[in-house]
Amino acid sequence: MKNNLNHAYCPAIETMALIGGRWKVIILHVLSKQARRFGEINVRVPSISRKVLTEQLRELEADGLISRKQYKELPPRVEYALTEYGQSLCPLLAYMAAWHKEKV
Amino acid sequence: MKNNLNHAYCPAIETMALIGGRWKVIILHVLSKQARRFGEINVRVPSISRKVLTEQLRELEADGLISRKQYKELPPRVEYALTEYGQSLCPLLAYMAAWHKEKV
DNA sequence: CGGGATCCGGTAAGATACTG
DNA sequence: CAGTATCTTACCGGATCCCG
Repeated sequence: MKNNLNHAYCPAIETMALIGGRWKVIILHVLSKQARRFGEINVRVPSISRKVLTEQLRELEADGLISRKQYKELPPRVEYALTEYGQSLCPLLAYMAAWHKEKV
Repeated sequence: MKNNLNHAYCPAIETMALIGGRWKVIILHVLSKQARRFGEINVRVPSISRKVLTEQLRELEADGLISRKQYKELPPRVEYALTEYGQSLCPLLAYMAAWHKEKV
């Protein structure tokens, strides 16, 4: 997400760039409880395709919010977990949840 | 009671549904300072087209976050402002901004 | 099992012209 | 000034097949 906000610089948009993806908040929510394998995330995020899940996970990893640990086994096993950086987002997600709960 | 094992309900995504639009956070940020006319918002969000700005404003209005006040003048004048509901989002936006600032 | 590669359709977004 | 209308383009996401 590019933002050449010469007139109105909005720092919150930087955060949105990290978590604004279509599925990212719910993925982070799933991983906030515990580390999960690819298939486990797939099951817990309804109606997301494997392709899109892969893309979102890659982006989250590139942004340093989650880590990917691959075990050289057969069948393959991959575990995703929040990094410390990603964990620091949890209060923000809780804030968002609380805001919605209070206001609706 | 629904069995939650197979999908994770994440209340934060309800909030994301309101502010997750491509330009919504910036628009809210602009309006958080003061009420603005259409053209003023357009100038402060440089790379947005009038069409898309219109769409985003309509959605924000439909969600009750902003109000639209039209003056029957020539030339026409329309002012957008945060509703009380929209203003209640400001601490969340500040939180998001603070998180990014601290973590980068 | 956890992807990658490819194709394909729907839709969001951009460009432009027009209007009350 | 504050939008519409229309067309075009870009991108997202789904479906399918394949691989280590």
